[in-house]
Amino acid sequence: MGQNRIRNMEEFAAVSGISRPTVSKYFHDPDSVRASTRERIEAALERYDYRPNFYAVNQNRRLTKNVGIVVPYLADPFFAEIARCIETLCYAAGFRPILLSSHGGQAQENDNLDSLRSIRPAGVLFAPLGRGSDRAVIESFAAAVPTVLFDSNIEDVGEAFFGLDNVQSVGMIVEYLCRTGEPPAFFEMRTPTNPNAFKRRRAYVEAMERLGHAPDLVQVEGGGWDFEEIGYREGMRVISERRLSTNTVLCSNDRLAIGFLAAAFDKGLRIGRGEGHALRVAGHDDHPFSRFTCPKLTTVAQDYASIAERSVEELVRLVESGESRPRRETTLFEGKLIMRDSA
Amino acid sequence: MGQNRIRNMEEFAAVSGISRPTVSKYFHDPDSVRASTRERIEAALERYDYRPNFYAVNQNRRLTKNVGIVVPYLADPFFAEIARCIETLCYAAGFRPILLSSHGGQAQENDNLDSLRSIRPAGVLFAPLGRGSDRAVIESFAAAVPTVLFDSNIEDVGEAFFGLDNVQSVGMIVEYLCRTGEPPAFFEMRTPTNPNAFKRRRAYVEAMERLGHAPDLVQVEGGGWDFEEIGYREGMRVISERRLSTNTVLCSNDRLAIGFLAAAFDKGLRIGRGEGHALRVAGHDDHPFSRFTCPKLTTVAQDYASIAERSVEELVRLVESGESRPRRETTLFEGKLIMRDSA
DNA sequence: TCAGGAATTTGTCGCGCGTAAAGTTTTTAG
DNA sequence: CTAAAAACTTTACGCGCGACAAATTCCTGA
Repeated sequence: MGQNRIRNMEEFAAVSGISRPTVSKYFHDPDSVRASTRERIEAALERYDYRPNFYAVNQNRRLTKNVGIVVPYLADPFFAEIARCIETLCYAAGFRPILLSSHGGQAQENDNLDSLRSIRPAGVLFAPLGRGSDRAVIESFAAAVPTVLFDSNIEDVGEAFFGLDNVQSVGMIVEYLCRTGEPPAFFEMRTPTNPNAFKRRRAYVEAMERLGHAPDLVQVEGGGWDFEEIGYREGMRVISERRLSTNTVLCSNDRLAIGFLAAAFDKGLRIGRGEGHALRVAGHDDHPFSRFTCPKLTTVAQDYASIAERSVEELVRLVESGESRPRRETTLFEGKLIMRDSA
Repeated sequence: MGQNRIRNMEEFAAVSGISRPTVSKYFHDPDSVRASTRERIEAALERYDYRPNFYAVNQNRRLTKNVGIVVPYLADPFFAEIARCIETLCYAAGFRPILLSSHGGQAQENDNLDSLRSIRPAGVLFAPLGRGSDRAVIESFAAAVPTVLFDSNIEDVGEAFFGLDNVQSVGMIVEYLCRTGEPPAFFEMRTPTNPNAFKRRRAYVEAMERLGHAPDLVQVEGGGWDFEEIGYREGMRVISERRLSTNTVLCSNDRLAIGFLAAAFDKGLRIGRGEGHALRVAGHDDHPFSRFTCPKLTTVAQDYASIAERSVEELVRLVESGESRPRRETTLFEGKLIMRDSA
């Protein structure tokens, strides 16, 4: 049999009885060749498992079919989940996703962009570290590569942004908490590392003032991305030192809340609403694990699927039209209140 | 100034006053050129930020500097964490890691290997789906690309395997549970999707028999990778239907345990050891979140760091020596009992 | 100071494919 | 049935770099 391996497109074109340029055209877009030609190529493809050399292809293409996906911290299930959605969508759209995590550090984020640039991707879906990002680097990157930001916005960078409307979402849960009990204190890191923290802090303050309450920021120490650990350790401290002037705590994100819940449990505080409960605790993000805390965490759900979908859609449009938007578009999705048992 | 962009190595060699082949040699290994030459190149490098074209480099190199990392499900924090370790180590060893998740499916796993093959990586670190893998595909892949398996072993495939000694780890926690209270039932999925489940089931049965107890397998329904959900839903059912003939439950992995804990909480069962507790629950893996369950989960810790380190070490050795091992090596790491509050 | 080896330069080829132009065949429309 | 359009083939070039051989320059040590 013709079990002699095919070495390159030349040889494959020979055994399929089609010229090399046409075969090349086929691999670029199977629908661009006549049906009869397509069939002959695909017949050959079954007999000899040939695939164009990845490097040779991309060296010469004006534009590759690669898209980069950069998230700030992949070991955070929130980002893992949204990355999974985006990856799948890119794949379905005919692109090859390349997933990179910044591991929570600016150096790695810059490295990631650098790596991506040398790969000449068709476009990039980018969730920056936010406060921890190097704006100059990102700006210069976005100027060279079609970039769509998600999750964390950096003003005027990239072609578009898709993310949560923190003002709406935080406002909503603050309102809910005020309506159903004591106004919440806001539990957060003093110098937060996660992207949306400042927006949420501001949204909390505004919402409280609008409702006629004095904001109560409980700002704890700690850095890095071990939010549960910080929530637990500082939660223990806050409870011990009786720093809470209210029985309701809104955490800046679910991971802090998970840690705080663990601390409350250790301190023997019953969490929940209604009779016999000492404390209400709410979070933010609808983290994949917040359905399994004890008690289940009341929180605000981000619409993962929509954010992923619209981001990819926009990038694909951008890449395929070849032109950038006339005006940068910012799309904010509303959060959804997820009432569970903790508040 | 010479702000005119450098287009290729030729031009860069010109502005740095060094010949192109020597520049090429420098990029391949900076220490392979004379110090004075290195300095001149690096001086030029600061003035003109040139980088060799990724695709052109890899097209011609016998061996690329890319290594693939494939995990079964990246949205599982366990794999996210170990992937993070491995990524960092590869990076430090001078390789470019390419992280791929199989998203829990065989088709995606095969696709991933296919993608990797077309990238001609120097080597691959691969945690297969296990039972869900397509052995033929993986075998043929490992025959073509230096492959080190981790987490989940497939007999006789790849150059080496690094993972947990399930017999030891499960034996240890079974022994601990028996010594300190009633012998445990084993809570697991009837047809598990996660890789090490069968080994753990067998290890449990063996340990129980060795200790003179009748094994008690609580096998619940459910598929996919939503282990917490399954643990919760089936935990509710098991508790409601009083299917437990003991007050001690060992879960096949921490994620199931997290779900089970949530169910027990909902049912008003106090989890923990000693007076006033209705049930002891233990897990397995020391999942990143098991420190923050209520109560904190007693479990067996896998030595993430060592598994990652040794796997990468072995792959680097393999790649740099250019030869495959005379004999496939299987290295099992001992689990460590992590005593917390749940059992 | 000089030999000899190491480092470098020069020149040249090849990798596998994209791409373009010009000529040929096939298909489609009138 | 014919002419135009579409698809294909042939031919040829270029991408940016790795790899190699031969010639040259540099550095080391006695």
